[in-house]
Amino acid sequence: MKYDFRRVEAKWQKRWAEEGLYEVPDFSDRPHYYCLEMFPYPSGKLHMGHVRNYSIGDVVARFKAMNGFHVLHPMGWDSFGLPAENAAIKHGGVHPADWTNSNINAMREQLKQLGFSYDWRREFSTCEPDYYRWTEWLFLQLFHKGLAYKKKAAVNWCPSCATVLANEQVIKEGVCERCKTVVEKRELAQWFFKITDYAERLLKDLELLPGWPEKVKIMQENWIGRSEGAEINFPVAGSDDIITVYTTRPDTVFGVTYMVLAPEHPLVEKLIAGTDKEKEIREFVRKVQRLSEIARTSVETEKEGLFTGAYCINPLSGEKVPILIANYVLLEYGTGCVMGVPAHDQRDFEFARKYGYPIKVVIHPPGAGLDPATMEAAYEEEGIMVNSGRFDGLYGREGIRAVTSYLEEKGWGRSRVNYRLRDWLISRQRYWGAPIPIVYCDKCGTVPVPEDDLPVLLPRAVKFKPTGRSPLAECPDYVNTACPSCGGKARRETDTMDTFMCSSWYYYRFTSPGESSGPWDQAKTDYWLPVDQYIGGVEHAILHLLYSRFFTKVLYDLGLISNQEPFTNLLTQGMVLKDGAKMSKSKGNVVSPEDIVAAYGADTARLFILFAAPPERDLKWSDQGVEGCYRFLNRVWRLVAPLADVVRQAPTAVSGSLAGVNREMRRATHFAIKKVTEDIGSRFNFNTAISAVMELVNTLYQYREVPEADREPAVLREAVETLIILLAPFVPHAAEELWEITGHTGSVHRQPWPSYDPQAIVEDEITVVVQINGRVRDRILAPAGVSPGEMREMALKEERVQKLIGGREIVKVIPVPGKLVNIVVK
RNA sequence: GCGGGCGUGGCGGAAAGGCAGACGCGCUGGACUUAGGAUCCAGUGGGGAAUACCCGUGCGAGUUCAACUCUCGCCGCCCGCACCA
Repeated sequence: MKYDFRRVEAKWQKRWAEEGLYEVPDFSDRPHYYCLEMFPYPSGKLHMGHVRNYSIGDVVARFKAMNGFHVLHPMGWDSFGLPAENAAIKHGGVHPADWTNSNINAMREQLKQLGFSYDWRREFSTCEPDYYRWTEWLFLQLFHKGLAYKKKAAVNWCPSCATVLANEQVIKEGVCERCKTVVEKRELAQWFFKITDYAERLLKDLELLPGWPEKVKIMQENWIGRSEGAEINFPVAGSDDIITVYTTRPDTVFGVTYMVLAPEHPLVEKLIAGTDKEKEIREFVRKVQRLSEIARTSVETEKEGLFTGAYCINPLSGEKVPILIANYVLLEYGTGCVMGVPAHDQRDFEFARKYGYPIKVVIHPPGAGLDPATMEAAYEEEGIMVNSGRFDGLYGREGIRAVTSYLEEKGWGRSRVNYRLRDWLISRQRYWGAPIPIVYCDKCGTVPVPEDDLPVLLPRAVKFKPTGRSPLAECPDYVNTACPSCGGKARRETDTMDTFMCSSWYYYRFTSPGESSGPWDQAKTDYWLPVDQYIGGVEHAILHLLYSRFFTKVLYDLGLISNQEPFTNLLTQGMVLKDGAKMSKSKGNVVSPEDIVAAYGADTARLFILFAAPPERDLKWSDQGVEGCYRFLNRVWRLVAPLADVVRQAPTAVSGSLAGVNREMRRATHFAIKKVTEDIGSRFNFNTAISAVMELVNTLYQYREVPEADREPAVLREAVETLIILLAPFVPHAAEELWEITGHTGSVHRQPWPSYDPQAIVEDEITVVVQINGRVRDRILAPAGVSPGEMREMALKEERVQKLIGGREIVKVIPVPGKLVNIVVK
């Protein structure tokens, strides 16, 4: 009798759906638990990364449910996005909506075949008007709060995707996060969200997230990039202009020997206009701007600067300081200029040496001096202020504070906290996204679409060409509209929203997916949120997770939700590798989940993926490993199926005291409960949980060989039932079938999780290891409750130990209760 | 350069200062069999005839009765950030 996974998996998937086994009521008296995995973009088919992500989530959801929690475990589709539109361009004819929906249908089918415990009634897709209506609505809330604004700025432009990108979507070496094309800068008017207003809270509230991996928190911290310092005003000599510089080292201000502006700095034009430097400087600015973002910001790029001919005045020292421009100064950071302090900044030091600017020492290391002539590197540590007039003698932070308050007193500057974080650019020059609900009227200006007029529907008939202009702009019926304010002729905004906006609030929608009077029912979000366990790839450490945190804080401030953070616990799963590399079409090392499910079944696929590595680590795919898991399931089947009748007829309670093999069997059963419960419940170590179940199976195989007369039926029954229940979160179909054939009615997934009997796992006898000088030399059997003193006695008495010690002097004996005795001899 | 992670048999991985290698894969042998690429049982870090003994968790020091585990210094691989003023 072979385990027929095709029949069994289909049978239970059908029955679960019919019985609504995974449908979750909105409320319950039981403690609630929201288990969520990052919903997928419907790219076509599931890949192994999805299977891993969702298998992990399913174990957690099922385990929590069996432990008495009321578990929300939903699934949906992050369905706006470029690939749909690119497919339309490439294959002609196919509309993004149709392409997307057919992908969703295929992937939903795959998810169902994998047997995940989703409440499918809550499914939604972000490209449906019912959903994006509320994405638009949320945009309006941000707009009304002054958190959405349009401005002209030098923005990241991906020539391949033919759209702008947010800073977070430009990754290492300055390439597009999606297509890895080198990103360019373009001067465009774009919509932004003021995420910078929330920089401090986004940083500080990371402390509220002990359940997040340290790594992710550090990445967010670095991205936000908080620094403390001061702004200092340097008046331009012979003019009313002022150069405001940001520095983290106001204590070095007396050491400034030049000032550098970013080439794009607005003051540059003014400084050079009509001077003999004009031509030379313009040439230089053009040269710098021609450089790509990568070359521009690479450490390797040679630092180049040019004197503008103008000077400014150091307000503290009164010194006249030359103003230059240089390629390494970024307009976007701080105030777009840098004060050059060669003695105390390595970069400035090298720059000054190259161009011959003086090096002026204003900080001395404690107990030592510095000589500019012989210095080989800048002194960047803290130290004692010198050559700094009234501030001489102040040390480190003290000096910084003194200089800053003096500046404030004189009105020459102020203390300032600076962030690396930039505002979130959300407009995209593409079609397949949520429309930005804004109308431009010649008379009334920028007018938000009234909430009652939402959703602004995406028109279906549109030409898709990656021209760099928004496709909606070519669609007169869409563009031309009446001004909501004056009724006159007006034009709609034709850019759409970044899809990260859709995924920044979807986890609220799952609580009330059909809600039509608002984005969600607040009673339900108050009940379920925050998400107790969120699971997904680390590639979203900054992007999605930072945006979602930002949204949550805005929504909280708007009084729309009651939680300050969206995700209490975060699990970032590792990648699925094959042949030492991430699975990818270009590498040709892709294993298709469909093929695995067809050949071995969903349970085997899930079991392998959970068994092969702990969830946070990368997983190395192994066809033989899959084979092994398949064999294990068959081994379980061959064990349990023939015992089904025995189990069925056995008494449910173990009566009387047990001895010998029966006691051993029961111990193995309860030990497995303990191990699996701890491994899933507190560590997410599914691999070791599964190995514990395998050990229980191995013990059962031995127990099966015991003559029937010597076996205790109740012990066998308990062992088999426990085995099935422990398997249920990992291999839900097989467990359900085994549960049924062993005579149970009702789903195994509705069974309470077993607890172990501490008495049952107590050993009668333990093996005590005897070490001599830390090396294992003997093992002795001792009664379970043996005291350290008795252990010591027993070990020393042992003949073999005596012999090995010989005549040597015993220095020390260390008994470790229940484990070992270490005898130290000389 | 800065920050984080990892380094254990032929392979995936166990071991939360206390018997290194659980569990699985692979391999070897046996049983069953017309057959076995199924199944069951046993063995399996290296050296060694050995249940003796020695060696062994990237390398080198240290702490400890005891170190894969803690500390310090290197080496290698991976990830993130990087002219941030």
